[in-house]
Amino acid sequence: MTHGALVLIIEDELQMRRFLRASLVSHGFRLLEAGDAKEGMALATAHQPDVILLDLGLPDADGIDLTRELRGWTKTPIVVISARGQEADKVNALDAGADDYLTKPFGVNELLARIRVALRHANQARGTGSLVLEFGRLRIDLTSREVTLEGEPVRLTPIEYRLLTLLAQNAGKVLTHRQILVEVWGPEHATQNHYLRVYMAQLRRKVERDSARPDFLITEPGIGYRLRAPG
Amino acid sequence: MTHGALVLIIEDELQMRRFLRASLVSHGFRLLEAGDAKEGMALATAHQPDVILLDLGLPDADGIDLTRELRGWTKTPIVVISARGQEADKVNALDAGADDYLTKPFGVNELLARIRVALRHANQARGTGSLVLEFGRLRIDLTSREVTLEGEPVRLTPIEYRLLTLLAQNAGKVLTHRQILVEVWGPEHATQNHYLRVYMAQLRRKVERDSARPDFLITEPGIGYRLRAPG
DNA sequence: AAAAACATCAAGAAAGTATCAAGACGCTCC
DNA sequence: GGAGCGTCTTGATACTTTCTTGATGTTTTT
Repeated sequence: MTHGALVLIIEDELQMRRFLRASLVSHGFRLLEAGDAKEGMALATAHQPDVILLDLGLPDADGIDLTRELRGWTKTPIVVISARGQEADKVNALDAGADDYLTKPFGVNELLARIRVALRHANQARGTGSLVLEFGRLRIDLTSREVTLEGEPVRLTPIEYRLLTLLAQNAGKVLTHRQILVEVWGPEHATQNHYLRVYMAQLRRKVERDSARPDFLITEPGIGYRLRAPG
Repeated sequence: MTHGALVLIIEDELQMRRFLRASLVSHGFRLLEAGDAKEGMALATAHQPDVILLDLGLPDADGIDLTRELRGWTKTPIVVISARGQEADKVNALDAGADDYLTKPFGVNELLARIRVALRHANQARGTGSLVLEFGRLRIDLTSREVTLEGEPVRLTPIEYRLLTLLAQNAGKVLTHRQILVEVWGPEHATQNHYLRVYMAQLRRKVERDSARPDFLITEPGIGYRLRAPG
């Protein structure tokens, strides 16, 4: 049951993360790691993990809110890990949509067993929720992984899709070349700016009316790119 | 959703039973009570409760065995309650098929929250809605396990059927290769993409007009497949 | 005006996909 | 217990799509 399942860890404490990583990898899980809520959300949408391990004490956001946000569009099991053992915390997390709640400290075996339970549940039914990002005539449905332009489906390759969703999830904000490259191609390609140019051109050709005067995919010369929400 | 849900309590200690009874009834649950495993099994089969609350320390049988026995024929969520807080006990119970494990003493509110989670899962498992799925000229009757194409019956092998229903129950959404493999072939084949290709080709031959330009079974290169609802 | 950064095109390489078919396997029926 | 049948697994091969890379022209910055 644990064969190669993809687990997303959202945890800021380095020590805890090392512990989780060691435990999970040695039992055949594949891993995604995020140090804060924002990164966690991005990884969840980009990779659709099989389980999410969420620490409630994150630096940039409340874990309960993140739970609710995730539940808005996915039913991926969420196992909460927390130092807070108060009953009220547990109730809040569980009612927000978490599937289990583990109080630190806990044993590896219990954690693994509870992850197995979560995976069992996940196999029963996928969610019907949906999270849709809309920018004028451009529409991105993250659950069905469908992009439409004025209702017409747009066919995107995996890289194009990741690039677009990354920008869309940070709509309005400028992302540096480096940030984008690391997110989409991985840290080992952090300086291959040419990739980015090629794919940005492709995306524009598919998504923009006139790629020389783009509506959405804005170049910030010397910095990076940003997706502009038209008003 | 918790309103009037039927909870089966399997617990021998009278005091604990009173406590559970009071807590649950006052929150609108309906109750079934059993004092031992035998009685519990009988009530479970007779009334099909929505959740089972099971104490591991029963006089006439091991709660873990009872869990396994129940899991043989029902997916009703089982929340284990136990005085034993050892990690090994938890792991055994969870792997035997329990959905949650609470160590005494615990608070009412946490218990209620965990029951709500269990009910949430039960409702999901109960199916994605209707028992007949229709997509243009393709019709899948989940109760009779019958697939028809413009009224004509289509003969599908077990795997083909499982594959088609999985996609149909998630119509519109992209399912990754891994997700499909895990659910159709089991987690140990999660990387055997070739299986998937072979069976997708077979399915298309049986269900599509022109398998080179499929109406329903859409390939998402690099990601997985999706069943598209025409219209 | 020169340099740097950016956009675009297109072709070869790599990765992923479709299909056929033969052998293995398990089942039923005789 | 074996023959026959349908299904599953596996390998070979052709095909399609995507990725990578270099060349070339354009825009922006200095």
